[in-house]
Amino acid sequence: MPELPEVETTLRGIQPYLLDQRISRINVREPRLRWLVTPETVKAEGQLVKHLGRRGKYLLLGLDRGGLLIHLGMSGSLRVLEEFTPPGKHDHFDIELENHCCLRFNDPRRFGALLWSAGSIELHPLLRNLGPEPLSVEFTADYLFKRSRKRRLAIKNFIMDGHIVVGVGNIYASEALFMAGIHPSRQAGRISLQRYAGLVEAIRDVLERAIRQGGTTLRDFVGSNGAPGYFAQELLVYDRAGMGCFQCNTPIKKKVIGQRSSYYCPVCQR
DNA sequence: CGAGGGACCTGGTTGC
DNA sequence: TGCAACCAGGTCCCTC
Repeated sequence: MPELPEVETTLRGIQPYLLDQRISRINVREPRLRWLVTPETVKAEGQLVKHLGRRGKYLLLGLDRGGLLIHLGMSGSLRVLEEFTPPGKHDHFDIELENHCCLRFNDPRRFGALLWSAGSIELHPLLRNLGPEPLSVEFTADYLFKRSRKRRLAIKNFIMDGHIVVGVGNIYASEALFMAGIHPSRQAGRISLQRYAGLVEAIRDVLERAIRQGGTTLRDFVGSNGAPGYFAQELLVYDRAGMGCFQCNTPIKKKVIGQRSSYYCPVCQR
């Protein structure tokens, strides 16, 4: 579920309940996530949440001293509970606040993460070598063009590499490449500056639209209903194998690239 | 250095 | 109906 738009929507949803609130307790029921949740995490208890942010698909909680980093992995989600609710299956940890709200993390596949950082959370080693945010001014055609020279890997793998640009997941990689008319298997180093300009625009556009959508379908982070889904997307190629291309009606193809399913129109994308 | 593949997990769907 | 195989929105890390 969580691609960048969903993480951004999660951030906006939980922010009002956490900002400037004090953490009373962190209750870890299942520490075996992507990385073991260490006992050090209790150091966050008693601290004020001074800042919330996002870097790629990582959620950042800046505290008085140190901070917490949360990743939703493939199947994670967060929601805010305003009153006591018994934990269900895969509810791996709670961040309880003095305002009696509780941020609850659910993740069936346990690819998510909760990491403590003694220093400033923005300086966490996992964030150090990440590429620019796709919605920032640093993400330009020039940048992609320069980074891609001599690179022979498929463009789809290139834009999904977080060291190149963060937050472009499997769904939106397919979507953006369709919008830009670029075949997902094309070598990154064999794409012109001009075509990269179209790709940058497509990535921005699809992510911005999805954030707007996420804002409507993921609005409710509070309450017992929880578990928001975001399926109201209008996807142009993703998961549409065999169905007609919206531009030329040719059947959409599915191909595994870099061990991930990729969808494209063999006519519109070159 | 770049490229490729395995690893970490559970659960839903598909096919025999 | 039962069960195995396969697939799923991420990304780190090891090997070649």
